[in-house]
Amino acid sequence: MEHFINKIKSSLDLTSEAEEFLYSISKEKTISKGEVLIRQGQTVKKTYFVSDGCLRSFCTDKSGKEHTLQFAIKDWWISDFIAIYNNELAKLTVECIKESKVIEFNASKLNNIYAQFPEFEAFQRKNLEQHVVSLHKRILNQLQLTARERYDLFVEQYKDIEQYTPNYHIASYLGITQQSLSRIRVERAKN
Amino acid sequence: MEHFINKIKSSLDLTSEAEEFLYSISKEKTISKGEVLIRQGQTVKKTYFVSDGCLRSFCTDKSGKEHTLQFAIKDWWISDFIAIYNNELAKLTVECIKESKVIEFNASKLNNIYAQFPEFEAFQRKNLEQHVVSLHKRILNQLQLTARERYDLFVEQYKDIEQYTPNYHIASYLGITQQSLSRIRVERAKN
DNA sequence: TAGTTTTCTTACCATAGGGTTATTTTTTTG
DNA sequence: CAAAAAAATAACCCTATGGTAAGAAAACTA
Repeated sequence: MEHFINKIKSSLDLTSEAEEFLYSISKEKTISKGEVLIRQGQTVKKTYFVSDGCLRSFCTDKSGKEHTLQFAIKDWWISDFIAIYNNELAKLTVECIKESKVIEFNASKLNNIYAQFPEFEAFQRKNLEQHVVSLHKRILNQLQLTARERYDLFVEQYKDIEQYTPNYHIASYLGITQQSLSRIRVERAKN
Repeated sequence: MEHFINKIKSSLDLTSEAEEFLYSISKEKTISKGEVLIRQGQTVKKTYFVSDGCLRSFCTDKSGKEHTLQFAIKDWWISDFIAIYNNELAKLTVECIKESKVIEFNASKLNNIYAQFPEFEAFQRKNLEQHVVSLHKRILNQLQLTARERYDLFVEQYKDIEQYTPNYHIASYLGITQQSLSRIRVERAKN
């Protein structure tokens, strides 16, 4: 939690009231591999900040195939933002990939922070701007890169994530099958 | 311009000072088909609000192929947000698809609006939240839908855009070739 | 450590979509 | 309205990726 508070302090003047408020709407948790924090079809009441470890969000299509929207590592937020921002039921599942430490926030109380502590507005606006940037980049990559190129980029961006994430999760993030990824890895090892 | 101002007034209390500020940093323009508002490689100084018509943003890869990131119709914003939010040179080109009316904003002056008129913070935060939602949905669609399904959705979402947009632009948005889209259209006409 | 389960690889064939080029249709322009 | 340009379709074959299934390797678990 201190790490989280320090991160915030590095971008804004955190009053002790605001700090107290953050504590009052959150809870530190240790999550073990395989635990599900948000389940498709249910109401989304929480947002998570990852202090350590790794989680992922994915949707499951009619045929049962999973499609990974996001991997969240240290210092990232994860939840079903489609559901939260539109007040809908979860279309995504959020699952823990390796033992992780998270800070669990009550999403609707967190949403009140802006009214009570307006200094969080600019902070969040900038976060969202960066989120938009990374999503734009991801879409452009999906449009113009081959599966191989996307995988190369992925490895670069997420470094050691491969060590604890099954390949089929990575494949489902890249938009290919496990078998295709396996082929790509073989090719890649040759060069 | 009045339409734009009214849209803002519907979500926040616009003081006359703020309204004046908006006028002072913007200019209404009529853009004709083919005109380029932002060019890949150049500094991005403007953001555009589309009052009427249609524009698109795209990137051009090494082989010269174009990939459409966004179509902007009435009431949407368009620019190279990757460049603006990260203070980089444009990786995108913004081009006018049919005669359009836009409001051109000086991007850096627009960015000062939050400091001068904090009531715009929450407004913009909500805009960005919705932007994130639509990007999340687009990525999930790209991961789980076939080209045919993505095209069906596109037609539904953009209705009459087909009447004035060449198919190869739509194809480049969907992540397929013009020829594939043509095939899909033939298939679709049969059913 | 043996047994079980999960994950990864391989091989097969199938298919969606790509690349090239030619032809037709539509749109634009003089 | 004719000519030119742009866009759409079609036909060809090609390739990347998918689906299925089986076996190998790795990771758990008792």
